[in-house]
Amino acid sequence: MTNISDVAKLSGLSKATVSRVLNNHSYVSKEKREIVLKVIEELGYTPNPSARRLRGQLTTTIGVIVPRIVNPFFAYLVNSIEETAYQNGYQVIIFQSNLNKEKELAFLNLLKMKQVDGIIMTSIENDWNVIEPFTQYGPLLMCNEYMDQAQVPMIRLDQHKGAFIGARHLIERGHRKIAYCTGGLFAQERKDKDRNQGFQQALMEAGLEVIPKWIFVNQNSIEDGRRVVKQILEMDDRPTAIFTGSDEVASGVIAEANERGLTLPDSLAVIGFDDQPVAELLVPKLTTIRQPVDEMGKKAMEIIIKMLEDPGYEISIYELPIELVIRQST
Amino acid sequence: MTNISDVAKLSGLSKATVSRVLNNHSYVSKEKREIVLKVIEELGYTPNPSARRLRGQLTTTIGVIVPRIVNPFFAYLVNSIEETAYQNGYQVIIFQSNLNKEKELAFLNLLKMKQVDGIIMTSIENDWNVIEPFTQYGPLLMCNEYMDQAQVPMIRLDQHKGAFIGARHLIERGHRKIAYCTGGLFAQERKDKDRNQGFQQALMEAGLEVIPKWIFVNQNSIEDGRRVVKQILEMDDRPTAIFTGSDEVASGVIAEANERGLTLPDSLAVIGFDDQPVAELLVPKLTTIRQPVDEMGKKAMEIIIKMLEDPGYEISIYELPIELVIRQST
DNA sequence: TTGTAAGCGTTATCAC
DNA sequence: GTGATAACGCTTACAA
Repeated sequence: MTNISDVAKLSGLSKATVSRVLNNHSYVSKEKREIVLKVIEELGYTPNPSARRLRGQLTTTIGVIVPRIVNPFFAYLVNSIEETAYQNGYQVIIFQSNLNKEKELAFLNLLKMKQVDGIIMTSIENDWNVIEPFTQYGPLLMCNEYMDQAQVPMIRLDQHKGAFIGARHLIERGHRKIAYCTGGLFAQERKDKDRNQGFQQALMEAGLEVIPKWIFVNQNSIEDGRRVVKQILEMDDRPTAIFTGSDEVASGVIAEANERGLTLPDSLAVIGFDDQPVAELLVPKLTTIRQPVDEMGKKAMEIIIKMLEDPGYEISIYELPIELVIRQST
Repeated sequence: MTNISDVAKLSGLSKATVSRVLNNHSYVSKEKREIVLKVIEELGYTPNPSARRLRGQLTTTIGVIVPRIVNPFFAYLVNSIEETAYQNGYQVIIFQSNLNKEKELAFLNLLKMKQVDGIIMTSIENDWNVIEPFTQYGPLLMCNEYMDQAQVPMIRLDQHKGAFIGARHLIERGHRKIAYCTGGLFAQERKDKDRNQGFQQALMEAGLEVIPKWIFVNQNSIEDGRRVVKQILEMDDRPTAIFTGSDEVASGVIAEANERGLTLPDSLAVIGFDDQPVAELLVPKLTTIRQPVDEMGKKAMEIIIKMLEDPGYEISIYELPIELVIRQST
C-alpha cells in the first residue's frame, strides 16, 4: 500500500505538505501542489480512511439502518437516500437490522466509533434510553419511524391520518365489518399506535366496534396476507373488508382471495399501505395509502447533511403529506 | 470516548493485558481477565475499529456491491448474503453502484483501504483490468455476474441454458414469433451474451430467425415492460410471445397487456426471469426462469469466509441450478 | 510557505 | 503472566 510518506518522498516534500494539498489547505505554492498531485496520480494513492478517522476527521459517509431490505418500501427509501447523498458528495452504507436489537446496536456503534458521520434510522428496535446516548457522537435522524420523546429530527408522516382516511374510505364504500392487519402488535407504541388509533377513530365515528378476532398482529409478508384470507374464510362471521398494514400483506390477501374464487372487491375489499409499484400490477389494482417515499429519503439526507455542516442546526420535525390512492380493490 | 487506556488505568493493568483479553490471547490469569471484563462492562467500552484496521486487523465486515437495490432480485440476494454473514459472525455493508463506474470504484477502494475484509460483487461496471488490481488487497468474489477472464471465485448460473429452456418452452407452446428483451445491449458480453446466445440457439434449432425489430435492449423496469407492449401493438407483424430479461419487465408487459384488453397467454405469452415473489401475484401467474437467489447468496458468503480464513483456498467456479417454472403466462 | 513532531487507539514484539 | 514500546497512516500545532 502506498501511503502519504511514499508520496512525500517521491515528490521531495514533507508529509505535511502532501496532507495540505490533500485537504485543500491554505498556502501551498502552485508548483509544489502540482508536483504532489502528479505523484499522487502516478502512485494511484488514496488516503487511508482508518487513519483519517482515527484523527477524528469526517468521512462523508452516512449509515442507513433498515429493518428488511426485501420490503420494497425500504428499498425505495434507501434508493432515494442514496441518490440524494451522491448528489451532495456523500456515500451511503446500508445496514439491515432484521428487527434485531443487537444488530441495531452494533450499527449504532459505528457512529460512536466514527465509522460514519451520521445515521438515518428507518426503523427502531431498541428503547429510546438505549439509543439516546449515541446522539452525542453525531447526528442521528429518524425517517419513517418516530418516537415522541426522542430529541432528534424526524421525517414522518401522519400515520393516524393515513389509517383514518383508509378506514373511512372502506366505511364510505358501505363496509361495516372491517378486519385490520398491523406489522406490530395492536397495542404497541409510536407509528403503529398512531395507525391503530386512526383506524379505531374512523370506526368509532361510524358507530362501529373493533372486533378482536378481526385484528391480525405481526403481519408483514405476502405469505402473512395469504394466511389472513385463509383464517377469515374459516370464520362464521366474516369481515367484508381488510385494512392491511402494507402493500405486501395486501398482495398476499389479493392473491389468495383470487385463488379461492372470491370476487374482489365485492366479496372482499382490500386496502394497502405504501403505494409500492406492485399496487398497479395486482388484479384488481390496489387501493392504498400512499407514503411519499422518495421525498422522505431526499428530505432525510438533506437534513442530516445540514446537521453535519451547520453546527447551530435546530432539531425539528418534518411531516410529509400522506394520501389515499383509490384504485379497484375497494 | 473511552479507550483501551482508560480500561487499563481503571483496572490497574497495562494496555497490553487489556488487549490480550480483548483478543482472547493466551495466558492471561483468570482473575485479571475478570477484572478487565468487569471494567469494560462498566465503562461501556468498545474497541475502535479504525485503530484496529490501521493496525491491519480484520474487521469481519464484508462489502456487497449491488447495481440497484430496488430490484427485488438484488434485495433478496443481499438478504441471503446478510443472513449467512450474521450466522457466521460477520457484518455486511451494502453499496449501490447504480450502474456507475466511479461509484463501483469508490467501493472497491474500501477493500484497498481495509475498510472491509472482502467484497462480493453482484454486478460489474468496470473492465476487468480496472478491477483486477484490487484482488491483491483481499478476497473479491462475483455472485450472479461473471467474467471469463477473471481470476476470482464466481457463483453463477448457466445463463445460456436459462435463456435456452425459456425460449424452447415458448417454441414448444407453438410460438414462432418471439420477441426478446435484455437488460443490456444485445451484443454485450458476459451474462448477457450467454443469455442472448441461449435464446438464439433455441430459435435456430427450431428453424426460426431472430428478427431485429423484436429485440428490445436496455429493458429493466416495469415501465420498460409497458413500453414494449405499446411498441408491439403498433407493429404490423406482431410477435405472439415475449421473452423478458427479468420478472420486473415481465410485470410491466402483463400489466399493460391486461389494460389493453389482450387475453394472456393466448394473444400474448410472456416469460420472465428470476422468479421473484411478484411472479405468483400477477394475473396470469408468471412463467419464469428461476434463479436460486437464496442459495446464491448463501454460497457467496460461505466462500468468501473460506477465502478469508483459509489462506490456501483455491479459486473455483460454482454453478448453481437454473430451472423453468411453468405457471400460466405461457 | 514548508517542515518537524506529537498523537489518534490498537496490537505485536520484546523484555522482564 | 505481564508490561513497555513501536508502529499502522494521517492531520495539525508549532517552528522555522
